[in-house]
Amino acid sequence: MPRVSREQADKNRAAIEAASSRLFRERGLDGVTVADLMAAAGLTHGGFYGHFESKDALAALACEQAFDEAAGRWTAQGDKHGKTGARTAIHDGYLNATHRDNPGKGCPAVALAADVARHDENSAVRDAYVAGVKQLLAALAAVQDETGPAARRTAMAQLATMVGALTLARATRGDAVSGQILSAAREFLAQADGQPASCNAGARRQPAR
Amino acid sequence: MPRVSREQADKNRAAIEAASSRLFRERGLDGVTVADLMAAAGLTHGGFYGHFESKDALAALACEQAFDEAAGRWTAQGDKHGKTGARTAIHDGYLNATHRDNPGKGCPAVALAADVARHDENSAVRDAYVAGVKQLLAALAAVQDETGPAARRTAMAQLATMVGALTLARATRGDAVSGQILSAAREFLAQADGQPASCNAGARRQPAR
DNA sequence: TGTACATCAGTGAACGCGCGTTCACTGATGTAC
DNA sequence: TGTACATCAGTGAACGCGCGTTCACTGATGTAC
Repeated sequence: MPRVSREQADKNRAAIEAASSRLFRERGLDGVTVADLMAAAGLTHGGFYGHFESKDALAALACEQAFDEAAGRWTAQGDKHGKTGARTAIHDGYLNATHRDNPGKGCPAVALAADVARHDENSAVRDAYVAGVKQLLAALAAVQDETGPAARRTAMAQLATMVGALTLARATRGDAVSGQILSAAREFLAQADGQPASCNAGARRQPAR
Repeated sequence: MPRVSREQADKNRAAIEAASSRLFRERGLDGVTVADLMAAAGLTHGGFYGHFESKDALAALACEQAFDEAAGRWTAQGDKHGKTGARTAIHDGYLNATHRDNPGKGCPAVALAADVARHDENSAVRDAYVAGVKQLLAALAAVQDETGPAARRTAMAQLATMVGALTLARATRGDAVSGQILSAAREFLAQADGQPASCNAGARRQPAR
């Protein structure tokens, strides 16, 4: 029963995009086949190329959309709470078991990092990833107490901690250490949050106790 | 010209292991073929199964060896410098462009995280990975000023920041932000290093400026 | 509004390719006498 | 020490499988009259 209405075709395309956004993050770019994507949208694999130029082109699109969504959520936190409250909300919303266990709806910076790192430098997916990381950094810098380059540096450090903790937690899921890493990172960010250089500036070395 | 001496066969096996340790970290478990591994050791693919039960079994072995080596390096830093100096040496040796650009000789926790996160929970590679992360955490906890659970928590937070920064730096390589992330994480760890809770304990919120 | 026809979204077989693994084979190595 | 033979490390063709992509085809949709 081929040839559906133009309206239905648009819905189908949207369904493929939604499935790819989720599945690429869950299983990685190479862990999902074109047939998987189409089946998730209730279609068969042959029709894929009527909607997208290639699997890679869809991957770039899905990457872009996932980052837009993630960065938008962070920016919304800044509008709802104050800056300080937004930081806590962002850190805690990121560093928990729910996020760890649902990569399909989670941070694309973590889910796609390995795939992108191994792609050639001039790929559309990679461009979308780099642009996406910058979006996340901008959203995170916007809720810092500092401004300008200092805010940007703080945002980078916080994102690094969040990305690393989630990465390690996912790779060690099933072991007690997984949850402990998330907790430790949450605590670390909360502790570092109040005292940027002001508290103990210059004094890098400090004996035990 | 088959059938080499037992001694040469041992060297060949070691060469396959060395190649796998490097190539798996550079390209991921699925990015390397058995033929690639054997060619890197100067052999042809068919002989692989005389040395190893399967590609996955070698991956588990390579993972274990890579973590042993990495954790050993950290422990050696603790013996050479004091604890504080060792922390700086570990952080700075990790968060730089050389490490970013040489994944084959670098931290397996970063290089294999995505592969392991998507493996089924009861796989040998995953077991080796989880054990390896615990080794790294133990080595890092051993050079903290704190002891016991507090040292372990600090080690987790530091490892998270290092892993996240390197992951992001690799995925954004070629863009200016890549190096900036490494710098920001280095600065962040150095700053947090001297002031664990003692400086500003309990005061999580602090208004801008 | 009704009819005839062109369009084209989706189907599923097929193509070419590369993978992990197996296996019959080769011939130097190692051993028994 | 020298010889005959069994062993077995390594070879390369082959197997079965799954992938991304192509393509001839189908029949409901959309359009022209």
